[in-house]
Amino acid sequence: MFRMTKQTDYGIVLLTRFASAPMGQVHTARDLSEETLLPLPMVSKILKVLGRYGLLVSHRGVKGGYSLARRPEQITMIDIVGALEGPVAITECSLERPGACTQEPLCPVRTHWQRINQVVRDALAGLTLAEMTQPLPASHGTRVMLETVELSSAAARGNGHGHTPAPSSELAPAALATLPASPSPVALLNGGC
Amino acid sequence: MFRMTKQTDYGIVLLTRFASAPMGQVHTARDLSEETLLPLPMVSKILKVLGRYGLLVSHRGVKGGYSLARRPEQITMIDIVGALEGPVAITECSLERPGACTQEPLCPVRTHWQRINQVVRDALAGLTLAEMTQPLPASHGTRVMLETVELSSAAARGNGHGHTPAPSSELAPAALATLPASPSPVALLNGGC
DNA sequence: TAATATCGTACTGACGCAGTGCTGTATCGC
DNA sequence: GCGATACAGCACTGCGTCAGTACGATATTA
Repeated sequence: MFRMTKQTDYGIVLLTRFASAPMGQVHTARDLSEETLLPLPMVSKILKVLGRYGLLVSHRGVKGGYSLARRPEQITMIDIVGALEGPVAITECSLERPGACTQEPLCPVRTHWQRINQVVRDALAGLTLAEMTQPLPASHGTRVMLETVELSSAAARGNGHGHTPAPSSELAPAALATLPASPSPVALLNGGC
Repeated sequence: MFRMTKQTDYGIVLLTRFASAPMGQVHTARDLSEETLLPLPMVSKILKVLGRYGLLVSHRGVKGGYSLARRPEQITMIDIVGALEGPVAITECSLERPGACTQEPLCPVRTHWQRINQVVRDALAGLTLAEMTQPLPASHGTRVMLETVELSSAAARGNGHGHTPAPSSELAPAALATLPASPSPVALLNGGC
């Protein structure tokens, strides 16, 4: 578990489209919808949120659209996740709100959750949108350091999907035809695959 | 976000009760319910799951109950989370199931999610039930290493709760009276505080 | 045999997510 | 100014999962 929402997943994929294009280029919701095969209302909804949170700047009217507010190197996963699903908090009591919990100083588990929380935050904060546009290289910019990264156990076993499988945006239109009949035009997968 | 379920939260609190008692001691669902102020059906339900996953051993009949299957040092958070809410997977495609996603080798974001996933897993795997019973000391057993742990930003701001605030199990009955009227007898907070 | 306590499963209400639709408003080009 | 375009904001609808409850069956002890 600890699943992120599809909205966030989609949002990241959409943002990688921006990051892959020349800086400052304007994309309309419609264009992005066609490129990624995501439903237009959903794309529109997500872009609005990202605009409201300052990750995108919107341009209204004819020839309008959205463009990145910052360079892809300056946008991290925690910015995106924070915009689309709120602050990262594994438990209620790792949130920032001053507590109604009167037992704070005595609760033994709370400090541990905050630590776990911080690990997740740091991992997300150490991954930029620019890095997200290309597969993981041997060296990367992540600030979180693991003793050994055992990607093998996770990577070798592949993945799976709860809903309509579909191609990554890079090769969406061509590959779609090879997939089983889709009950909906939804195109992207959780994880962006 | 990335919130764990209340069931998991409760489960961890319940298990800390086991870990705080002498090894091998049998606890009934009823006793644990009274100690933690959690509703009995909920406690019972959670203990069943933990038993099914081999974290607890059950003893039926009169003088029955549950006891820890392993020493608290040998039970990690990932065992508990895995039992109560399935494998840790931020995105669908970081799951272990062989993929319906035909674009796996070409998807640029997938490897990054797997890395984040691994960070979370390692953080959870590095925290034992034994450690969970006492507040975070200066040094700990976590295998995940951060360059700097900035607990201050999270810890200094306290916490908050989405539902009925209640005391930690250690001082539950006495402190409960000082809290605002509760719409339900639910006692524990997300995060166990 | 009765009491106790777990086991398994089914059920219900509430809530959040996924996705859609509509009205309003700003901008551009004619 | 006017119409077309595209974003802004909001409300709404299924649907699935979570939180919590209930009950009959089974195993154990005295």
